[in-house]
Amino acid sequence: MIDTTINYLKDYVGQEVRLSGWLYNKRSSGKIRFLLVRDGTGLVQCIMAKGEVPDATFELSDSLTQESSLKVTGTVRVEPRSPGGFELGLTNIEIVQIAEPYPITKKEHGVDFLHDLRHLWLRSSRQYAIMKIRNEVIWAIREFFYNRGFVLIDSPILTAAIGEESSSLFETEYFKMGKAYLAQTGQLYIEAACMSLRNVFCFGPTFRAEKSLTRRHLTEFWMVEGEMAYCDAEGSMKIQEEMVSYAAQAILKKCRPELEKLERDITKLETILPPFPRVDYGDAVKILQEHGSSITWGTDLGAEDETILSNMHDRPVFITNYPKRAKAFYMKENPANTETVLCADLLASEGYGEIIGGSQREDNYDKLLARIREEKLPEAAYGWYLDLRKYGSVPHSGFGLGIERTVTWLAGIHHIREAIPFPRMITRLYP
RNA sequence: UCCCCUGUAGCUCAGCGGUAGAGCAGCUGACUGUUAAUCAGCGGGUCGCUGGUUCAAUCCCAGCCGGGGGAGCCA
Repeated sequence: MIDTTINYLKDYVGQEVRLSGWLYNKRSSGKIRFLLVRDGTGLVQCIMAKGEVPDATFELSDSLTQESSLKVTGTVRVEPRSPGGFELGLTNIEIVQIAEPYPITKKEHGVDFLHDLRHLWLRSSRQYAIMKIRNEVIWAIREFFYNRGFVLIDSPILTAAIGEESSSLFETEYFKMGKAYLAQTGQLYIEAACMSLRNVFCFGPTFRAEKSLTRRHLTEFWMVEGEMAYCDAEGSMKIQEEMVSYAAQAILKKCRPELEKLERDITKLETILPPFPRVDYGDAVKILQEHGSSITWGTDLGAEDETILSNMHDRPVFITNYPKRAKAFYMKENPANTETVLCADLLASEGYGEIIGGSQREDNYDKLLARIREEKLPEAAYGWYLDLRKYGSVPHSGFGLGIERTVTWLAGIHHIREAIPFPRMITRLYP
């Protein structure tokens, strides 16, 4: 008896093996039973005809409900009519547990219902495919950084009031020290670390209490941030385009079945290769106005603006050098145009919107302090951050990539909530 | 914070001022190659909540609660 898993069936054609898994679906036709079994590595059709197995075994199959856990023994054979190309001619069934009637059926369901059952929804083949793609995207990015000598720096989740915008912080009591806030970014911390280790990154959950109820927002999402000492804005963009391309090519190589399951247009992924086009913000505004957008110089791009620019290219596009007043205090002023900053947002292709925000950081003490005061930020909380500009300040740049937005785009799915195992949104805290 | 849509069987939905309907799922049966199998039969309901109009409200009106989509903002 060989115990194995579905992904290894190709090595056992003609042999008898035992699989352990769950019943995904069941069909019958007179004296024949088809059991569709999943085991976490794939899906296989198992078949049994009355008279070819003991009657007791045959009747056992009729007691199985959807998602019942079981072990099946049988002979592996090549069968094009079976999903995956192999099927198991059953000789025995061992029941682990008969499942209660399963709420998620083979028919359509609404999003509210599926969200309430997210713990079970994850078992469906579509969610399975998305989670596999997410996994490969994350590993590809970690591998990319590791191969280039970047050092992983884990930034704190609990912070004092520091980050982007005070209106969207989650707060909690912190002993006798007042309020603590869930991190919105690890950027300021890895800026400190890059002065020690040169090229660093952090990867962890971040929290935004924004009341954004759209298919592109989560209140808890995972972000990868890179920070590089002695690196300018252009150097940072080079790293970003290579990283994003590396992730796209990795899932092309490793997730073909999953992309097919999701009916992803593969040709749209194959063109994701460096270099990505760079469009200056000022030029973008002109282009958008020619296309009928009401955008004026000085404001951020709207969702429709992003789609227009994105659709003009077959790969992601950088929008560079935004107006200073539309961006965060820590971005370095552009010496060529002091109304703008040295920053770049990366818009994913196919209208999927922004996936990276990045910039060269302000490395001049006086200018940074002036910006903190201009924005009326709590100066005391930024004392240590200002220190970095006192002790061997150097030009440095960094960026943050939203994992779920990237997965949504690469997997070609519609809603960000499917790109994370247990989404946290304004209306979702359970399961 | 703003705009729009929505709430009826376990699920997806239809419906109407006169006490409720389909498909799927479930259960029972038929069928030896099914692919969301098919076919026949059966059971299944506080029509989101509260109030109002009315002889009569699931239906019309108001408020509340829940859900979805979009905008803004961001990753």
